[in-house]
Amino acid sequence: MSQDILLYNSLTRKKELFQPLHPPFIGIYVCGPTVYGPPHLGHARPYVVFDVVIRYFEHCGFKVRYVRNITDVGHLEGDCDEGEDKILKRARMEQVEPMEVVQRYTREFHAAMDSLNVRSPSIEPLASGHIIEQIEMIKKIMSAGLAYETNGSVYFDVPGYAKNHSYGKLSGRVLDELLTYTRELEGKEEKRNAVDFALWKKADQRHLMRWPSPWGDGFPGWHLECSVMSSKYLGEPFDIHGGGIDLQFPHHECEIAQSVAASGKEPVRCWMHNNLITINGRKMAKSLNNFITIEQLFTGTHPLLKRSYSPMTIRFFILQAHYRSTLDFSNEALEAAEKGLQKIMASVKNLLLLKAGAATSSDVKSLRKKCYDALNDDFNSAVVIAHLFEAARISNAAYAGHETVSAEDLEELKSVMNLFTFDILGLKDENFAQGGKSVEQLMEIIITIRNRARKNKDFATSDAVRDELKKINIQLKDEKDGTTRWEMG
RNA sequence: GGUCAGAUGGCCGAGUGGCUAGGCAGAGGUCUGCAAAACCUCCCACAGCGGUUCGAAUCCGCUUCUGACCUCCA
Repeated sequence: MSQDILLYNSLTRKKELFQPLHPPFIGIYVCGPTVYGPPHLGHARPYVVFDVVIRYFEHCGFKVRYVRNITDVGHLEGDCDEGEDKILKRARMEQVEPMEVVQRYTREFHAAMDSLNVRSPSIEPLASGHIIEQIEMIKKIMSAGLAYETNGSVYFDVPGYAKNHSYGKLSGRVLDELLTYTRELEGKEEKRNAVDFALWKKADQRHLMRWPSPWGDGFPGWHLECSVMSSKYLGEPFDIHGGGIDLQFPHHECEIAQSVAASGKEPVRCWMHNNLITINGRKMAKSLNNFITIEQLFTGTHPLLKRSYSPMTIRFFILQAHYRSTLDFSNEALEAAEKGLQKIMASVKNLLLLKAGAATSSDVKSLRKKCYDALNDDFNSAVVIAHLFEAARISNAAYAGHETVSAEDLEELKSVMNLFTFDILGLKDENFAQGGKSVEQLMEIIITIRNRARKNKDFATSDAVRDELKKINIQLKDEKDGTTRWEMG
């Protein structure tokens, strides 16, 4: 199933035909979370987006190696010597070991990803497990003459690198402007230039997360782990590097510089950056303290939440926007997503009950191609969903008797719905999952009794049954033919 | 201050030169004992001002506003 996929490359600022370096294999690296706090809505976006990217690549027949790291070494809070390791800070706050913080939030992150139906990456490397490789990379950069040591810390020489290479090409920075406007921070005396960045930081005596190195005890710099782990598992260069747009500078720019300095090779063919989730017009971020955790969304326990929202509502909400647009959080938007998702799920069930007619009265045949076209155009999941709504409309209209669908087209409709809704967009029917066999049998009994009451015009009883069930999230639907269907949710 | 993105109907959100995006909300109708759901119909927007063009939400210029990045961040 080969497709011509256009991908927007941040490096060239245009859409390019995606061609893997070594077909049918694809190597993709996505920046993972720093595990120093509970995962929030902002984290959900890149991982949901890239989950769909990978599902689609695999559907198209590619063999994907997907690497997504866990940052667990703790980077400095500020760009200065007095900066405190953020994992360490959290650990002190909670009176626990740093490793405990790391493991707890890693587990929370995994649980959140599972609930959102985000599949695990092929490899999930830890920064702390690659200290030796990071030290080796620093040595290479030093022998290339592009890093220097000061007081047990090692810094990357950005102006030196920029003499022969383009520093800023990914993010559109101009070095001279950076040199003029980069904020002056305390502790800069160790650096030759404000734009230089740390490859290795000396650990002071209180610092618990520390490793021995040729320059003394310390810990690796902020950008190094991604360069090291991506090249280790995917080679150099590899196909796609993804992450949030807020990482484009300086993080990804520095990754390029490090790799080029160490190996002389351009590390990445295509850079993909997802845009951010905003709340009241501002980006949702830990640093702005305006985030809603994924757990809070599921339970509705946050002052800004009117109620709880299910995991698939969150996933659908994210996929209803194109990944390069900002996506604004609001209760109204989430409620709309929930309704829309329910509509699609209900139509999938209708499809199973639908009887084929002689001919098809709507355009079913073009749906599949339209969905492929949308995905091939830089993963436009929003447009795919619009087409799924059209499929839902046809399905429901046929169920209501307003349209007919031939046997062949009915199979096509089912196939398209299943493929794009479940396999590629990775949505799940949450309601269906809740009812077991015995629940179905119980419902059958309840419905039979209620219908007996309705037959006797005992509507007080029949309505009471329906209302009570509604309270525990079970919806009864009386059909024209006298049967009653039920749904959870 | 610099760089880069945006500004789409009540809300969310696609769309880069001509053809209905879509969803949610709202109005009317069909169906129903009543509901819910569903279906049908309606609501036809593109920040402002110029320009290019037979034709612009879409291209160009200016203005206003917003955001991201320039410090950790998905």
